[in-house]
Amino acid sequence: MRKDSRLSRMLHVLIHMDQLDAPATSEKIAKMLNTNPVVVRRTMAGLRDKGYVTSVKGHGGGWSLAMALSDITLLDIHNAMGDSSVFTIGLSDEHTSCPIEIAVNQAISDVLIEAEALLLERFRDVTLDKLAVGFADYPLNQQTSSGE
Amino acid sequence: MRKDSRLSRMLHVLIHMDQLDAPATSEKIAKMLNTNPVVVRRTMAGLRDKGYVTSVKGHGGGWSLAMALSDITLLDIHNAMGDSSVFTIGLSDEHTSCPIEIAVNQAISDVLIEAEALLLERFRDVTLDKLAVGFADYPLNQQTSSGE
DNA sequence: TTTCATGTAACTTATGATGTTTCATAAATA
DNA sequence: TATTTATGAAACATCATAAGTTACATGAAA
Ligand code: FES
Ligand code: FES
Repeated sequence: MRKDSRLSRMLHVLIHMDQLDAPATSEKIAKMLNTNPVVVRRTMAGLRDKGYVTSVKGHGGGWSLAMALSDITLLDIHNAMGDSSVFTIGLSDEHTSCPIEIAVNQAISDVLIEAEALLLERFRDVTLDKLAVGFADYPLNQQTSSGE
Repeated sequence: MRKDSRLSRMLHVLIHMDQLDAPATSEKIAKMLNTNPVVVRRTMAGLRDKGYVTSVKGHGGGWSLAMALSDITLLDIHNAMGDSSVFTIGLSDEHTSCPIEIAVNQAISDVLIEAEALLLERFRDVTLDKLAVGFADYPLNQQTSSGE
């Protein structure tokens, strides 16, 4: 089942951005993530809409952090990615009036809801500055010829 | 992100099977799930490998429960589906030596592991007979012309 | 006015689950 | 023994959708 690594990638980007004095362009970020500038814009747009980053057009433009890392949590970024459920597990809906299907789905759903609640609670407890401690001077976009 | 409803579907099937006296054919189950007999065989094969169901070829053959519903848990069936992680969230691996990526992935991973542990624990607490109580006489493969 | 950047829409590609076809194998039945 | 009915398994096709790409408009700085 396909994985969504946007959360991981965006956290990584945001923390590196905190160490820069100039805005990071979509192209620069795209190279860092080994992807495409338009994909970066699409994903960063969600963060901008929530106020975590700002974007500036034109010469010298690009993306900048809009607040301190200590004011942003994993949950904030997770939520900004939109995109509903964190689980690959879904419910059947072939016989929505069958009491067995209903009972089965209810049981699964109960567990998913509880597990997701725990996950979100933990995400809320982690601010991004906690992930950056001790690495203040590590370079953004450390490209290696070996492809790292 | 795509959902995997095999767990829900198989639980539904198993509980209905418990109410039958004869084996259920792949074709019958496929109709119930609005899918293809080969898909059913593929999924049921995982359950057979773990000993929860048996399959019999030829005339009068098909699939049967190999043990009581009270001896099977949601976790058992979940595990029999194989297929690793329950989360749509993945980790980045573009810069595996970057301490920030490492710290980010570690933080996410810690949370996922804890949430998954809770989920598996809850799945282990639910035996299938608990989901069937009170519905003993509900018919398998209740086909409706309206498509239900 | 040229260059550099984001914004956005439309389109293409890649991936993986799901579905399908086909044939081999095995068991009951006539 | 021949026929019917079932699973087993491999090979292939389809579908959904996330990711990637192209193209062009917009806006800001030099
Ligand atoms: S990106 Fe964190 S270092 Fe290359
Ligand atoms: S299947 Fe549970 S009833 Fe049609």
